[in-house]
Amino acid sequence: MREPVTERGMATRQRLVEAAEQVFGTEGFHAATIVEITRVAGVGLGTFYEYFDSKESLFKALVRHMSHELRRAIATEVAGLSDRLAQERVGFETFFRFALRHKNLYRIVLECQFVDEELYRWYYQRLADGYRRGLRAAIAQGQVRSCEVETVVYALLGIAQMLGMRWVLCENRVPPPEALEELSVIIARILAPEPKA
Amino acid sequence: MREPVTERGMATRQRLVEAAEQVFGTEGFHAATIVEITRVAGVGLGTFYEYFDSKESLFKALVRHMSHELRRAIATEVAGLSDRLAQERVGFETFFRFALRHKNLYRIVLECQFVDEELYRWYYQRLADGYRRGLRAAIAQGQVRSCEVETVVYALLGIAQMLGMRWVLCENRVPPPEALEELSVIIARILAPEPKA
Amino acid sequence: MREPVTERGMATRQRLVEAAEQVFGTEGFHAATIVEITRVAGVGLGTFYEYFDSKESLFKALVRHMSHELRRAIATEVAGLSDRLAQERVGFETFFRFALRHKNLYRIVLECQFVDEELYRWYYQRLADGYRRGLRAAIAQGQVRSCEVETVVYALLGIAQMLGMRWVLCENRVPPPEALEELSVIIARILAPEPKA
Amino acid sequence: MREPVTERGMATRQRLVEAAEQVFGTEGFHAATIVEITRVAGVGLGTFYEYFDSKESLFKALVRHMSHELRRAIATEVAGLSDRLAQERVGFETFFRFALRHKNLYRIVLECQFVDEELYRWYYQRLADGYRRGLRAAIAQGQVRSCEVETVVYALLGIAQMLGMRWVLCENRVPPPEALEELSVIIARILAPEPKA
DNA sequence: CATGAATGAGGCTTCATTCAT
DNA sequence: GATGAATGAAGCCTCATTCAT
Repeated sequence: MREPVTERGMATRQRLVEAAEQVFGTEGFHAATIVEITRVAGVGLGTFYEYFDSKESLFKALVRHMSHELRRAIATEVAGLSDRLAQERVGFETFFRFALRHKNLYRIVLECQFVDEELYRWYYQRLADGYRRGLRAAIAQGQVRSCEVETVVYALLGIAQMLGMRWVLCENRVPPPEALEELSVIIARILAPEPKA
Repeated sequence: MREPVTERGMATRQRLVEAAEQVFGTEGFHAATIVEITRVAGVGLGTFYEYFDSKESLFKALVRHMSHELRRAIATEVAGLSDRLAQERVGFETFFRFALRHKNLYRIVLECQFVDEELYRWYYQRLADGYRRGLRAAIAQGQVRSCEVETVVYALLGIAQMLGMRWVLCENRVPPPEALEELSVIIARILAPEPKA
Repeated sequence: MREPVTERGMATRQRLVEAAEQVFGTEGFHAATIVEITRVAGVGLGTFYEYFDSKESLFKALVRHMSHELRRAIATEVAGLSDRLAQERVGFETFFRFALRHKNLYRIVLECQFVDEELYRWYYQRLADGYRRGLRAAIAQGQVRSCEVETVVYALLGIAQMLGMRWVLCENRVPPPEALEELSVIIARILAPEPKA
Repeated sequence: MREPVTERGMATRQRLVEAAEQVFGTEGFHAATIVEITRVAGVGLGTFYEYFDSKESLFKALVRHMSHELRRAIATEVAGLSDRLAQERVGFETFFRFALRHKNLYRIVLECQFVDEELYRWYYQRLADGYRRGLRAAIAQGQVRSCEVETVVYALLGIAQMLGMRWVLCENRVPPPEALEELSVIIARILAPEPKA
């Protein structure tokens, strides 16, 4: 494996990453082949191994990349908002947009459970950790009702993932306005401090 | 492929099904091999093809079987309950127990998305259809608030799936009481007719 | 890898062993390919892996087999002789005949040094151990002069190996009578009890 | 391929030769890679092919180099001695020291049999030729008994090689004094003119 | 009914070598 | 002189599936 030093090397590597994203995303990890990836990237077979150790290592790298980018995207969008419910809504919507834009990467993340369980746990625990911290802070501030945080966190993640599957993966679009509307209600109901007071 | 007629044939077939459930569930579809399945079943390699067309066809059969059994289990448990929220709670709990008892089958269902997308959609649409119908009825009866059913259905399925992953697959247990407690609250908040009225 | 149970399986395995012996012996370990071996054996590629774990494992098995057979051949031939020098002469000649008959195996043993050093040491230490013991006994009996056994053992092994190379591998024959004659003299001179007394 | 003309070119070439000696010697011909050699030499990959035609050609060059140097070393050490047995003893010891100092080169020579049989024969025939000539002269002078020269020559080469393997390659040292002592005796016994007269 | 022997397409990976800069 | 990017032939190995017994 080589760490590219020239501009050309960097470009080739990038072409491979993009090709891999596409091929993994459409074919799935197992059906994807290195030959196909290099064909899509327009480089020779050997070139793949100049830049990556193996099919699996590239796959994992893509998942880690996705994790990083997604968290960054959400953090950026949520940054200025002080209202917790608004943050949630924006976070969900950012997630859907991100998943749609990087549909292939999103698929890869979902599949990684069946390629490397370790990696999958890492991904979800990382997401959950961030979420948990945010939620705790919001509860402390009184923006969110006091609750069993662990369950709420995974419930919200589950909603995001299933709606992402339902709309982004199946329908190839962001959830429609009425769904987002309802989602807002659901979030508010789950988190709002004054349950029925 | 042969449809078993003798008792012995039935038994052999069943041994293969159970072995496949175990092997697919622990190794995953791709890592699983026919040889391993037959070894676990304690039959000769050739015997597999006496009863099943292919590796994939058996896998699909398992998913369909799981779908059937799960729906039946929930239906049975929920049967006598008239309160919709109680039905939900019991349905979720039945699901967790079922997933734990048939952990391998549950894993198989999750993975089938990456083996045969068609099948996966079938599975979820079937689940969602039932759910949707039930929810509509409950809304009509005023047991559940009026809502955008599609979104609510998938949100609830997402919660079930993610909590199943969190507790059954990762911790190898049913969610603990406090989680179930919180889950009840979440369900009630999502569905309860008088939002904050 | 399969342990053959049927007669047919045994035969196939044997065909592969013989093909491997030939191909390894003529091409050398690295130049030899599995495809070539299976072609020579007249079986499909996959069949190789039904009977052997890998190219290397078969190679090693051949070396171990050769070690066993050679020692057995020499032991058999030397069995009835009481005169130590005669034993040596017969042992050498048996070795040359064995090497000629199993020329390919002999080559394989020589090459194994560069495939698996561990195995090579095992082979030579095993040979040397037997030799050493025999020599010690002969010295105790006064049939061989008192000497630094280690050095004498390896010197004799070296002579055998180099003459084997010179005549068997290069000339494809057992050393000619005059060489064997001279060899007897050399052995006698090295071992004879009355140095120059 | 380029014949270096500048000082810098000479130095680069030399660095490659030394790196190759090390890598071939420790990894063996087949396991050695050009990339590794250039890495050890601290030059770019392409540079290798500026100075050598191929992996094999460099390997062969090293063998030839070794042959030359070894013969020169022995000739130098033996030069002043008139006693043939002393010459032998010194020749053997020179060989062991040389093999130890150039252990990697020594390994390479042993391996070359499996890379290029032609070359190996050339090496041994060259060694044997010199030896044979020397021995004939010594016999003519009466310093060595009349014998079947061919056999004696290869026997002595065999002893040298096996003891080299035993001590230099395995123990990473020159044979210990007692071994050298015994070796002297063996040589004397093999060559001494008055066998038991 | 049962089975194990046989198969070969297909995938991953390595590495000597070329070549443009 | 020097280099690293690119290449693809070639090799090892797996495993779903077929089939004769």
